[in-house]
Amino acid sequence: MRNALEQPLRQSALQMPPLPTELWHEYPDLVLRPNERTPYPTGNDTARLIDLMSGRRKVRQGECLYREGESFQYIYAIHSGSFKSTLALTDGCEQISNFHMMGELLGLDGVAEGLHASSGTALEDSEVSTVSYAYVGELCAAAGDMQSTMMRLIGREVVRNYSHVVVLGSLNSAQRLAAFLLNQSQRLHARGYSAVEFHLKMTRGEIGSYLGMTLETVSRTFTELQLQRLVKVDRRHITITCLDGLAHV
Amino acid sequence: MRNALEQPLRQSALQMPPLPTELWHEYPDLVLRPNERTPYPTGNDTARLIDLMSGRRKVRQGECLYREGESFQYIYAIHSGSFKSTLALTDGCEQISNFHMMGELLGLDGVAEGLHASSGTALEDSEVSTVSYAYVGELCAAAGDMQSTMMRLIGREVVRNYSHVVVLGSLNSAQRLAAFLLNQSQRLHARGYSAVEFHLKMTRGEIGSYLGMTLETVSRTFTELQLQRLVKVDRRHITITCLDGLAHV
DNA sequence: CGGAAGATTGAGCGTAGTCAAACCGAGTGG
DNA sequence: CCACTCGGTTTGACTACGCTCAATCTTCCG
Repeated sequence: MRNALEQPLRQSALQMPPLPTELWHEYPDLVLRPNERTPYPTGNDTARLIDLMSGRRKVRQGECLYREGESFQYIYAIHSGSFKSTLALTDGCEQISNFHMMGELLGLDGVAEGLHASSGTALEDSEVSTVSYAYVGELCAAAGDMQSTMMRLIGREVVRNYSHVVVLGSLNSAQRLAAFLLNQSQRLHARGYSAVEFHLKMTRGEIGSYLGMTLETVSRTFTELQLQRLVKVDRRHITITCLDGLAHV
Repeated sequence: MRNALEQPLRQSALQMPPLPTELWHEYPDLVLRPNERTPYPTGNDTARLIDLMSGRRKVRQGECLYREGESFQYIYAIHSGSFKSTLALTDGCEQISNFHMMGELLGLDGVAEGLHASSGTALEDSEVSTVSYAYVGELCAAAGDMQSTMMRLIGREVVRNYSHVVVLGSLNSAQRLAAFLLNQSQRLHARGYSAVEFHLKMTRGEIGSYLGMTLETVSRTFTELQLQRLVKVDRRHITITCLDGLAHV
């Protein structure tokens, strides 16, 4: 049971060359939204992007895919594992701006200036595909719908950040942690994992940096939510016992 | 002197139909970055976008250009005045996610889902140009560099939000307000206004919402910065007396 | 002149930060 | 096999920053 949680459900895809139909599942971000005409436009630009992603790469825990300020060359599609996006602060600390899991893209923050605005670091041993942004640019310049897909992908980053701003700007510590857990739950559920039982890949300190609070407060808030019978917490293993209650903190 | 501050320096542009070279000044966001080959590619897609912007529109203070959840039809280029982007909270309050001033674009948050993720409201009587996103999409689909410009514009929103996350996640109230003032200063300076003396268009409450603190704390922090001789504050009229000191709060 | 909206200031309180100690599990080496 | 270290986590005591509630003041505008 617990083993199943820590293994991707569609791990079979990892053993064979990526096929479009599989990638639709692995990378919901990459393809058209369900309410659009063609659920997956085989043989077109999107398929060519996917072809490009054959350059698999393993990344060890703590390894950096790219650093803040480096020139922007690649987009990374996460096959397995998870990552954090960090911004260096003047005092030497780091601010975590985002967490990314399998099926999500990494590195889009470089589109604006041609330089990465953040660093991308693996939270665990992971596997990614590198996509040359120069080639993506060529595909976009050519006729086709690739450009609208890319714009939507980047636009989605904007929307994601908006909700993070709401969390940081208007919620107290319990609400922040609840929002974080619900967000994790929802994203894992969308990828076929359990929505109520999962394993966090980040430390208390990293959660705190992301949520704008100290690691001690994160820890205290976890036990507080546990006392309210909303979650069970065993180190990084989380069991949500009352989704509704968590949403109404 | 003070009159000059409240009037756009290049106001002449408002009286005549927009010409590309003028718009390069008015909308630094819209065009290519200076280090690129062609500083301004006349007669190409970008020029066609600018032609589209002939649909001027006056917006009264407090008027809404678009509301959260509405379908995304237009991008707005701000000619004069200023705006706020707000997100509705469950408790009926609003969270301000961004302020926008003349020469900036408004409404790009709708690219992701075809729905606006925020509401855009005028902070003062303003003037905007509406740009049909459908037509922008056509231009992007056609061959040309329009798509890369648009992707950069959207990507810039991502980067802007990153620094806001840093402010909300890791700074105390004095640092937040200092960062806010320096940001205003820098953006106004980039548009030809004074970097050290300007007039805020938003209330203390709106600043507080944007910075994740209460209006009382904003007010107290203003007087605190004033006691430290870093700024002179007269209601909404700000004079920065020590830019360096403000940056090192 | 009076009302309304915004801004300032004060007093008291509470949430979350700081500093510190103890705990726990995993890995390492004697 | 046990002792040891080390990174991560939990818990406690104390503090302080910023919030809440409330009163006052200013400016604007009908």
